[in-house]
Amino acid sequence: MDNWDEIRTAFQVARLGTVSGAAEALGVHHATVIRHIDALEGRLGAKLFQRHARGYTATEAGQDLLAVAGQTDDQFTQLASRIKGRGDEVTGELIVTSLGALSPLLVPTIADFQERHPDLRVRLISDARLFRLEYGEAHVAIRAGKLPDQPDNIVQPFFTQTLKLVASKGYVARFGPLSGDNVGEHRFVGSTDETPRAPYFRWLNETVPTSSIYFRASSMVAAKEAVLAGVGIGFVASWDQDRTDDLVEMLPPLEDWTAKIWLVTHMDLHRTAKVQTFVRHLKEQVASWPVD
Amino acid sequence: MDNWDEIRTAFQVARLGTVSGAAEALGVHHATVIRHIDALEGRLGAKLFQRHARGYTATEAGQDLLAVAGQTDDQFTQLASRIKGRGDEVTGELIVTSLGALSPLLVPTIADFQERHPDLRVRLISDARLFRLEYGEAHVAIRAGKLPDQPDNIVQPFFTQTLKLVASKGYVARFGPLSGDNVGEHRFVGSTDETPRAPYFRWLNETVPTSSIYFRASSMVAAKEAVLAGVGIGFVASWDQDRTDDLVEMLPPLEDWTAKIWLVTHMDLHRTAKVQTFVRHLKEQVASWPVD
DNA sequence: CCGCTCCTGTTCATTTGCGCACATATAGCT
DNA sequence: AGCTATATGTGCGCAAATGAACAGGAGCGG
Repeated sequence: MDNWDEIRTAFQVARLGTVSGAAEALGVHHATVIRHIDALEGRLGAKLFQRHARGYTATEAGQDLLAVAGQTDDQFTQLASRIKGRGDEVTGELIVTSLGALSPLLVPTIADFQERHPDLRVRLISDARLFRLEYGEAHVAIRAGKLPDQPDNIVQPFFTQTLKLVASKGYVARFGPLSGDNVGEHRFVGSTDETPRAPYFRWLNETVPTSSIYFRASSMVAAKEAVLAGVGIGFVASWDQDRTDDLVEMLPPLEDWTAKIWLVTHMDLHRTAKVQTFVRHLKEQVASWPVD
Repeated sequence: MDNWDEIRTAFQVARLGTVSGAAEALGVHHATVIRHIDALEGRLGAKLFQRHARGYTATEAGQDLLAVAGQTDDQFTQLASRIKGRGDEVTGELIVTSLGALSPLLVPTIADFQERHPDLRVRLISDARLFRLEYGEAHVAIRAGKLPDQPDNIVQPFFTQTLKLVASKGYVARFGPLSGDNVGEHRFVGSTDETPRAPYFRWLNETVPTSSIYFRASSMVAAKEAVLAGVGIGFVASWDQDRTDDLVEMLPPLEDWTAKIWLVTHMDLHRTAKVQTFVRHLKEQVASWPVD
């Protein structure tokens, strides 16, 4: 049953009883209506209408079509209103992908947003692999570092994160403070990545001998836990250090140790109310975050 | 929401995930698919798909459309099979319009036919007004007299009915037999129609003075009842006279007193199995009817 | 009985929409 | 890193679908 437009034409004819009426309702010429009916009947191999000079009356098959296509018409109309209306309201699902390390900051903010929009279901994805906005895998992404110049992505600065080189009090009591000339006597927590993209990890690789890196973690959360456990000296975000009094700063921060965090949305979804509202909420809330 | 074909195209894209796949499934060029999607999205004012080099992934709106159009596709497929199958089977409704006087002959035959086709619902219409086959008001019509030459109607001879001029035994006992010269002393049962089309009623009008027609009925059934009640001399079908022994023939039948009964079907419905089977059944059964 | 109106149906000119070919991009494989 | 298969996207020529005009029929009212 291909050509749904012909079904729609036949539906109007069955509903209104005349070709002319259907043509007017459809906004086409009545010759087109006749052609549609003829084609549809020919393909079905059955008469849908009895033709007479006062109009078309539906046969049993035509009445069957009238019932079925009537439902279809209703459902399509409702579908159209749903789709048109959906752009203006904050409902359905909101998929956010972010760095796992930012979850402590992000989750309360999202919870607050969800409080204001009760019909919204949220999915927060923090995964090693990069979720791609252009595949529709997420509505909003929070990314760090140098952004790829995807033309379809809209990138805006979110905040700047300063990392500090810290260690636990227990570590300091055991190994002493860090200075420029006793690097070799200390233990460090680094990244599993051989060639990390983060500038502070590159600084670590260049400054500290490989043999001094005693613990390598693939995520910042695990690395922080290692530092807290006294395994060695590692990088922790400044806002994260503030949350505990067990971490002491080992070196004054360098210029390279700042990480720009970006808010990324896809072009197609950026203008929707759901994404717009959420992005605005994030930017408002970031002012109250303990960053910078 | 006009243009259902574009919805169908979008449905296939949402289902298969790629424009190329949808194009193949629809049997059109993939450029056409792209144009349909663009047009539909433009009219809706919302994105249905996220476009990327590996295909199209449906947005929430696209997934909504997928669900709705999926149901539609199923229902249209079922509709098509119903319509295609309906032509080959004897089900649904069969509408027969006939002269009321023939009901005693017709009803048992129809009941027998219905016995063989249990899924068939029958509607037998006997009305004063003419039901028109070209308006789809009936599948089969049983008519008498000279048929109008409707080009869309298929007319075939059914049987020939001979009418007899009869009276009840009670009438004969009271008024005596009818001969050529005592017409004025008798009472007759005629038609309410001033200018009847039936030749036997025209004969009555020409032969018998108006003052001798003591009872006029609009239907043959009522006229027969009047004759049975002894009101006067009237016309009754020969097969109907045979069903009672109270009616005696008052004059030998004339040539004009035969009425041809026709079987009429509409061109569009004549070839369908339902009509064909019923017409064949009627012609078979008429052999066993007490006519001729 | 005649004219009026509303309907179907057909023919012809027009245009919209289609298919084709080619350009381009990406993921996966060797 | 390059190669291939498989996507999307776009300009162009053409055919099929459309719209305009006209003919024909049926019902309705004066």
